[in-house]
Formats: sequence, C-alpha cells, structure tokens
Amino acid sequence: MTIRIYNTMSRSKETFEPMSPGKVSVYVCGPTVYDSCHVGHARSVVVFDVIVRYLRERGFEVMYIRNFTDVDDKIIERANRLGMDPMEISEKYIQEFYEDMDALHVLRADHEPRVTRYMEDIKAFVGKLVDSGMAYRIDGDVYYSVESFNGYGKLSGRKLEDMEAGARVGINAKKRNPFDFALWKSAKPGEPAWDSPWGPGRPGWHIECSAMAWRHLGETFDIHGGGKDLIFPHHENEVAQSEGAFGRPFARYWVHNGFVNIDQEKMSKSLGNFLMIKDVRRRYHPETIRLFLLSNHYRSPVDFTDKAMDEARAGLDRIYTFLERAEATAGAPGGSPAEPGQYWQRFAEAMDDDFNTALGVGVLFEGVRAANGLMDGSADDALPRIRAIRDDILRMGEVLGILNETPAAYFTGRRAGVLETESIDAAKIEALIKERAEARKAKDFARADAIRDELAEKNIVLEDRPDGTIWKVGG
RNA sequence: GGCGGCAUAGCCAAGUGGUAAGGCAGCGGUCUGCAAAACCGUUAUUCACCGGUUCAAAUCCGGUUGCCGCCUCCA
Repeated sequence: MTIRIYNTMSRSKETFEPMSPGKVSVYVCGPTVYDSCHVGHARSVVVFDVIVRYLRERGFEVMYIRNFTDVDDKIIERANRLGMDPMEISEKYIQEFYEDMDALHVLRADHEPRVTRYMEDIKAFVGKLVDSGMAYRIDGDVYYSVESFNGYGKLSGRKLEDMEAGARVGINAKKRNPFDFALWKSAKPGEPAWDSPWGPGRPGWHIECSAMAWRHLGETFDIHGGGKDLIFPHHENEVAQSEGAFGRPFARYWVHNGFVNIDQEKMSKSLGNFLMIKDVRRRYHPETIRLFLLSNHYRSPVDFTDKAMDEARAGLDRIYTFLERAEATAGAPGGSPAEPGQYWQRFAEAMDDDFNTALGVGVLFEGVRAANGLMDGSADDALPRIRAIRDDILRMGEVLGILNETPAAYFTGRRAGVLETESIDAAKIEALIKERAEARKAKDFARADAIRDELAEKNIVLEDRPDGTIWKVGG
C-alpha cells in the first residue's frame, strides 16, 4: 500500500515517498497568538493531527513541528490597545491554544517553536539572503526581492507579470517591486525589538517559518501544511526565501486544508461571526467537534451549522452506544491486539488516498452496523467477530482522535450536561424510573407512559433493557 | 481584471472511465405492553445544464449557468 497526497505545488495527487525511507518530516504553520482560536484553527490543527497520527500508525517515524508566531503587528497592536506587554498577550493565547487543543485531544507536536526564541536563526537566514543579493536594505528594513527568485509564483500558480497588472499602488514606493516583502522590520518606538546587523527590529511575517523549519528539519523536508489562505503570500514567500537561500527544494509535499464556514458564510471580522473553540466546547463534546470536522474531506470547505453538529453528535452517540453494547456482550476491549480486520483495511485504504477521513468515517459506521447485526443475530462465531470489528473501530478512533473515553464515561458526561441544563437531578430521574417500573408491573401503562413523556420533555430518553431501564440524553 | 475550486437523493457527504459508500431525516418490517436502542428492507435508472470522446462517463474534453475562495491580516 502506498499513500497518495494531493500536492498544492503540482496540483495533483502524488505517491508519497519520504526523503528518508520510514521517516517523515512535517512542518505546519501554527497560529499567530493575538486572539482566541476559532473553529477554523481547530480544523487545521485537527486535520494535521490526524495526518500525523495516521503516518505514525502506518509505521513512519514522524518529526512534527508546529510553530507559534508570537511577535507580529497584530499582537503589538492588541497589546498597545490593552496597555499590556506583547509577550503577555502571546503567552496568554498560547495557553488558551493549549487549553482548546488539549480538550480536542490534539497531540503535541515534537517541537513547537516560538519566533521570539529563534532570533539568531532568523537573523542568520536574513543575513544569507542579504549576502547573496536576494535581499536589500531600505533604512532599517530588509526586503526580499521577488524578482531575484525565478520560481516566484510557482506554488500559488501566479506569474509576477500578471500580478503586477492588478497590483495596488505600493505603500512603500521605495520597494523595487510591489511584491517585495519584509524580512526584517525596523522597530518603531515602544515596539519589541532585537538587535541586528540592520539595526533594532523584528522579523517580517514569513521569515520565521523558513528559519524554524530550517533549524528543525533542514533545508528540505517532506510535508508542509497549513490553511489554504496561506498559499499566497505566506507559503509562496517561504518558498522564495528558503529555495533562494539554499538553492534546493523546500517542502516536497504541500498540504492545505479548506475553510470552515459558519452558516455558509466565511468567518470574518466584518461579519463578526468568528466562532471560538472555547464557545463551541461549551455546547458540544470535543469528539463531536472532531467527528464533524473529519466528516468532510480536508480540502473541501465545511459548513458549521447547528444541524451539522447535531448530526455529528448523533453519530458519535451511535458509535458509543455500540461500544457500550459490545462491552456488555463481548467484554471490555484489551488483551492481545487483534490482527487488523477488513474494516481497518478499508479505512486504511481511504486514508492512503489523500487522507480521506470522510470515506474512512463511512467505513467506521459500516463496521458499527455489521457488529450490531452480529449482536442481534445468533451466529456461533459472533463473539470473536464482534471483538475483531470493535478492535478495528477503536483503531480507527485512535487515528481520528475520537473514542478516547469509555462508553460509561461518555454517557455519564452526556447525562451531566442535561442535568445541568434541565435543572433536574439524577435521583429524581431514578425515582421516576422506579415509579414507572411499578406502574408497568401493575399494567398501569397510562401512568408509565406519562412518566416517560414527562422525561422526554427534558430531552431524557428511556430505554427498557432486559436488565432494567436506563436513561440517556436525546438528540 | 488575474488565478483556482465546487455543483451527487429531503439534508450532510464519499466516489476522477466500468455501471451511485456512509451519516441524519422519512417510510415499511422484526423486537417491545407501547416505545427507545438495534437490525432488515426501502428512499438518486441517476450525479447543475448542453454538446463531444469512448464498447462504457458522475468521473475525460468543450461550452453554459450558479455558488465560493485567493489575489489584503487571516486556519
């Protein structure tokens, strides 16, 4: 089996062959930490989390780098507005990032470099470009000359000539080309600054990723990821910087995830419809968010709606309901790890084809249905087959970053939510269930059904099982 | 203006040459006092529209319409 990846650079799916057999180096652009993370950040981070998890599952040794951009115009602006130190701002939002992403079961990257801790590498990088004549100084600023790099535009599929036609009037008329971009920005009074051969200042937006990728992964590495919006200018400029500096290919596979829309609208400042992860977490289980995000192919846009989230929750309930029943029927999972079964194989085939999690989720549900069918039936070999399918499903769950809880814990959590919103306590519910059981025993079904209806109004659903009645939270 | 993407059942969504996965919702059935959960069956002779290539197209090519993204900070 080989993995195929859609490479933005070639605009086609390519067979994935890492530079060093068995090893994969990955760099993903992390957030600029000037505000809370929104669901768009969640998608990008979750998508690459799953890609890295899958590569490891497939036996690759992965070196995964995800940066924090912790010095930037927006951070400074916000700090000034709040009368805070920029470093306080970035630190605050880095901690928030971890709170959100830990909740979403996102694994830490192997290195999570912060720009402010890599100033020597950045300055060395800028120095290389200045020395080679690809960058030039204007007062205390250093600019990259896009015309000095003849591949400029190859990632985003643009030609410098075409862009020049529609280019806006450059604000800085001193730039040789309107598309030249800052490698080093001279410090204005009150701004954070580092000494450099070009005077005190700070890095431009794009240089940090080139420098930190270089530091951790070398001149060439395997996979570079980020949101689609980063293709131009951010990633295009990274290519120009890194390939300009080393004369070697930069990233071998460019992977870009699509956007998250909110009710079919792009999240934007003007619409004021940024949906923060911390707010969504209050309403939905973290795995519901992951399942929702992964139910679409990573390159397609995905529309965040209450309906879509409710469906994801229904799906997650379905999987945990199966796991709960399987545990009762076939015992708790564990013991000797089974050989991967047919469902895992099909899941892996889906993932091999450009990380098609949407197709993979479909396979997962097919497994649930098949195993439920076995539990309904009476085949002699049902138990081992159920266990085999469950093992496959749990393995898929590990790649997707879901099914981290035991079914009991999951449903306890679901119940806790409704107890809070409906202001009813578990003892009261249990008392009603007991009363209903007595009514049923006395054949007083009118009373029994009235109790059930009363609870249903509070989104509490009863299930009469052979060993007694349990309650769950509805959709 | 330049570059790129998308249009598949009521809704969401896979499927890039071989005859339409999966989820949600709906309907019929099994089970149940009745339900719920689960399972079985059913729900697109058809993949925006028009033309072309092919033995064969949702899948390739050309055109039309509609929606969207990037080109400016942005996951």
